[in-house]
Amino acid sequence: MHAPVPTAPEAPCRVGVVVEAPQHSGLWGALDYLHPQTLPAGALVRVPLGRRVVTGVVWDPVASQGDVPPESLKAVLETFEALPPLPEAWRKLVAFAAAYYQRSLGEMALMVLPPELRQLDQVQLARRLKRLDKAVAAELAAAGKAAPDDPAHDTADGAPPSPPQPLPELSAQQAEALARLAASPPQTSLLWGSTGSGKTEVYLREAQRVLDAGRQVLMMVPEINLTPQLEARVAARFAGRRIVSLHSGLTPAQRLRNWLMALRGQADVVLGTRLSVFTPLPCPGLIVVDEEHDPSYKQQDGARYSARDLAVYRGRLEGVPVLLGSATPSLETWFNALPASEGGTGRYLRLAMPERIGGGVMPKVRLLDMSRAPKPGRGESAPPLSAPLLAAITERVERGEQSLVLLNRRGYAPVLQCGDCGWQSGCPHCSAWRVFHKVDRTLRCHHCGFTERVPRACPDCGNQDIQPVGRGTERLEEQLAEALPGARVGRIDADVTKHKGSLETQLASVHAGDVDVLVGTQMVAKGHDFRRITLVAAVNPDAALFASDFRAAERQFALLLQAAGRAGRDADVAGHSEMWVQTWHPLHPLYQALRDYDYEAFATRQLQERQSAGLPPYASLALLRAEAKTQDAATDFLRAAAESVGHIAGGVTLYPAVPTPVQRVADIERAQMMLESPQRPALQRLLTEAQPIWLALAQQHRRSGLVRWAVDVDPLSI
DNA sequence: AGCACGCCGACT
DNA sequence: GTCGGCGTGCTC
Repeated sequence: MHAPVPTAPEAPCRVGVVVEAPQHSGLWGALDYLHPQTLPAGALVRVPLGRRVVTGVVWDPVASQGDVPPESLKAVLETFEALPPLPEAWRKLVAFAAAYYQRSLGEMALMVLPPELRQLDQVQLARRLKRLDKAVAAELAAAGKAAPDDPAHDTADGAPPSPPQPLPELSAQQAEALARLAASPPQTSLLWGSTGSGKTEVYLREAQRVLDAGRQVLMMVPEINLTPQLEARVAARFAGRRIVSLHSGLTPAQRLRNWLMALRGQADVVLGTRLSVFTPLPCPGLIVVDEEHDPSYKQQDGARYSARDLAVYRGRLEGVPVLLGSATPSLETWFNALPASEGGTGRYLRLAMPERIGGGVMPKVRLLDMSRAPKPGRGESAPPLSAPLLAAITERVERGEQSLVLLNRRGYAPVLQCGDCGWQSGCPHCSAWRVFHKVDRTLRCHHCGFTERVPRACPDCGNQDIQPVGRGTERLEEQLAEALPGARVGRIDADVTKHKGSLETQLASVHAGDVDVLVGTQMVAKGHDFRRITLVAAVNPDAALFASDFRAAERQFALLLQAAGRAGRDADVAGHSEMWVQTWHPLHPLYQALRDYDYEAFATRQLQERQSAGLPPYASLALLRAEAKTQDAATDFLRAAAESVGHIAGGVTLYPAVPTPVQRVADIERAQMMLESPQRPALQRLLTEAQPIWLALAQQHRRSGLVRWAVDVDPLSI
């Protein structure tokens, strides 16, 4: 081995480039390439990788002398001169996310770039940029013509101030929240405001302040469905500012365009779903995470990152305030917003806005004790809704008001059953029932998608009498239409909205008053503003009380409270708005807290339970998941994995490997092992050290049927 | 992950 | 004789 020769001026430099190479490829960090000149960190390049040419990001402008000899290095093929390098903060965020969520740097970095960008070469990208600049210039010219004495500036030295417009008057609590934000240094704040308390107005005022200072705003919402309505509101407020959205619903070209505008400082506001947390911004000034408790912020496949947690990290990294908004904060956030004197960490500023603006009150909660409802007679099936609830809805229909009935289960019935031999509509590929969908007479597996026509007779015994068991939204819609003659019953769930534009159509007909009773899954509880709804009913919410998932109660409370918030948003109907809960356990603390709209009581109790059970936020969790051809192969790998790190597991508890809640999906068996530690760093250290060990181990177990394995850090459910 | 190479069955 | 099945292995 000879000593490295000092780099002569004409000698090519060695640059470290990260490329898309997944974790299990064994390539963790940057690969070395040669290039005549030094390249700035964050520059995009095209490099050869095996037989392919791929896009990569320069990570080490001057790579350290690695173990690969210079003569076997390949050269960088192309650089993207026209594109500014990705900012340092972006690289730090990606590096943190990769390390924290146990993925390779390359996978993380490339995964969060617009897919289209990875396809283009230098020439194609230059063409896109030129077209984009032309479009932006044309827009500015048009704006300049429209407002001649408001000449357009470059965003870099402060964009034109938004035209003055009458702003909505602030409520006292909004004013106070803003005052406290103004008085504190950039940090993470929890804006804890009930539905209708005007959280969005606080976001907008903060955004205004930041935009006026010539900085950019990143606003996140949990679901694509919610972007259009927020985008409309933001656009209306900030006329003259450029607002772009970033989510997976855009066409590849749109997504690239919007991302480029963000990176080049041409966009003032970026509005997006979880993936937008990685948007490179040259001068960010504010990050908003709306409905921060929403589970959609956690990516559920591939790199399982939490966009909310990364937003908090990013805020600290960039010295930018982060606003987490929710009426029902996640317990993690609540714990961090709770002062140390009350048992929390006091890391976040807590801004409370308990009152609805405009004098709106939350609907009165009525807990309907099902154990006291009359039992159906022999041979009769239970009515779709208990008599008093049905009467309350009928009353609304007669008054021309709307009702919302929540049932968190789509389809007609969750399972079909043969009355004779007991056959049930199981999925042949999964350990789950296939759901009966009456609309198209199919049995569908909601896990693997396997779909068949409903059989005419029992496939086992030929009996003609096969019956739906249980009830989903389709059936509830049908039953309600029967029970409420003359009422117009509509439905919104994932089956209705999978056709593009049908959610909008359905929402519009609700707003127009063409629907009296709306049946829906949780998706209707989120964010949509219904003006004329005066009754919300949860038909079957008890399942969550006894779920094995430790977050089930928290999610259910958030969902019911959010659903309640759909009713009575207009002050003139708020007075007689009601939230009905059909339950067998009216005394359950969850419902008691809901009745009083007492999130704090609910959270306090939940925190106590979490503390005594050693669960988040008092402990850190990770799951090691395995997928294999047989359950034995999956558990064998997990056991071996536990054993292989036994010597370094100090401070971390490894629990026995168990089958996942749905054990088999698409003929693949799945198992998982929980890792827990009261000290997050201890868990992180173990996972990082385990990674290469498990990689080698998985290689061995492939022969015995292991198909895939992955680590899920901070899993939502166990 | 791609995308090779590599060694065994039914087709122009 | 080839097309192609997916097992195994590599990518600076």
